[in-house]
Amino acid sequence: MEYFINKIKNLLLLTSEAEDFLYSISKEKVITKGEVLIQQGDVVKKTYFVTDGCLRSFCTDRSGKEHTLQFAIKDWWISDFIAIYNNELATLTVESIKESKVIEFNANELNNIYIKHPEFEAFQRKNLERHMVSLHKRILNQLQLTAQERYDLFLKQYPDIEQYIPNYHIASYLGITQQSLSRIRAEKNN
Amino acid sequence: MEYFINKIKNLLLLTSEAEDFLYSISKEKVITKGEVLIQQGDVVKKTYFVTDGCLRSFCTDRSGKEHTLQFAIKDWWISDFIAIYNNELATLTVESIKESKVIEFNANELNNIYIKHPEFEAFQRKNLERHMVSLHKRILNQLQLTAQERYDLFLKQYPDIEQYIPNYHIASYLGITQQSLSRIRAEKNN
DNA sequence: CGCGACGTTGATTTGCCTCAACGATTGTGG
DNA sequence: CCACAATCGTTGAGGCAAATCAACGTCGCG
Repeated sequence: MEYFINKIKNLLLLTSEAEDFLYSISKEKVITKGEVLIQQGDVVKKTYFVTDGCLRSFCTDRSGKEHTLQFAIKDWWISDFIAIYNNELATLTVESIKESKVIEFNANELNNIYIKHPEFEAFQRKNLERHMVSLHKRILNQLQLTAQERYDLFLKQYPDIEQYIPNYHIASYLGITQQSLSRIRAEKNN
Repeated sequence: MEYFINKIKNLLLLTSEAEDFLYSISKEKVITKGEVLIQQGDVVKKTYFVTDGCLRSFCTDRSGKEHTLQFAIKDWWISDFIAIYNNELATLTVESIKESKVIEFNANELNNIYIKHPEFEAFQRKNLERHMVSLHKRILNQLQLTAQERYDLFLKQYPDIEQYIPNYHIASYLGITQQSLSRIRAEKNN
């Protein structure tokens, strides 16, 4: 939590009331591998800020295949933002891929922080800008790169993620099957 | 411009200084069909808010194929946000698809508004949240839907866009070729 | 040990791409 | 006002990348 507070303080002046408020709506948690934080179909009450480890959000389609929307490592937020924004039930599941540390926020109360402590806006805007830009890049990559190229880029973006993420999760992020990714990897080792 | 100012005023109290500032960094423009507002390779100095018509942003890959990142209709911002955020040259081109009305903002000065007039933060945060959610949906659709389903959804999202957007632009947004889209359309009319 | 999780490999199918040719429509200049 | 080119959409034939279906190897663990 200190880490999170310091991140904010690097960007703006945080009153002690705002800091207290942040503490009051959050809770540090250590998450074991495989733990599910948000379950598809449930009401989404929480948003998570990752301080260590790695989580992912994914949806499951009719045929049971999983599609990974996001891997969240240190400094990224994760939740089902679609559900929160539209006030719907979760279409995504959020689970941890390895033992992780997160700060759990009550999503509604986090939404109130802007009214109570407007100085917080700048912090979230910068997170949103960063997030938006990474999504734009992802879409462009998906449109113009081959599966092979997307995989190479993925390894650059998440240099040591391979060691603890199963390949089929990477495949589901890249939009290909586990088997295709395996063949791409085999290709490279020749 | 009044339309834009009123949109803001619906969300927050706008001081007359802030309003003056907005006027000082912006310019209303009528854009003819085909006009290019941002050219790939150039420095990105402007951001646009669309009040009427339709623009699109796209990148051109090595083989010359175009890939549409965004269609911007009324109430949406459009620019090369990747370039602005990373302080790079434009990788995108922004052009109008039909005669449109936009408000052109100096991107740097728009960035200063948060310091000079922090009340503006909430407005932009909401735009960013909306934008982020639509990008999340787009990625999920791309991962789990067939080309056919993506096209159906596109028509629902942009009900009358078909009338003035050439099909090959829609195809380049959906991630398929013009010919494939044509076959999908033929399929439906049987 | 035996089971489950994960990755690989092979055979076949399929959705989409590529290349190519051909209408239909629109706009423009002679 | 017509001829012509340009733009856009369609259709066909063939090929390829990735999906599917299926089997099998390996590792770690209860």
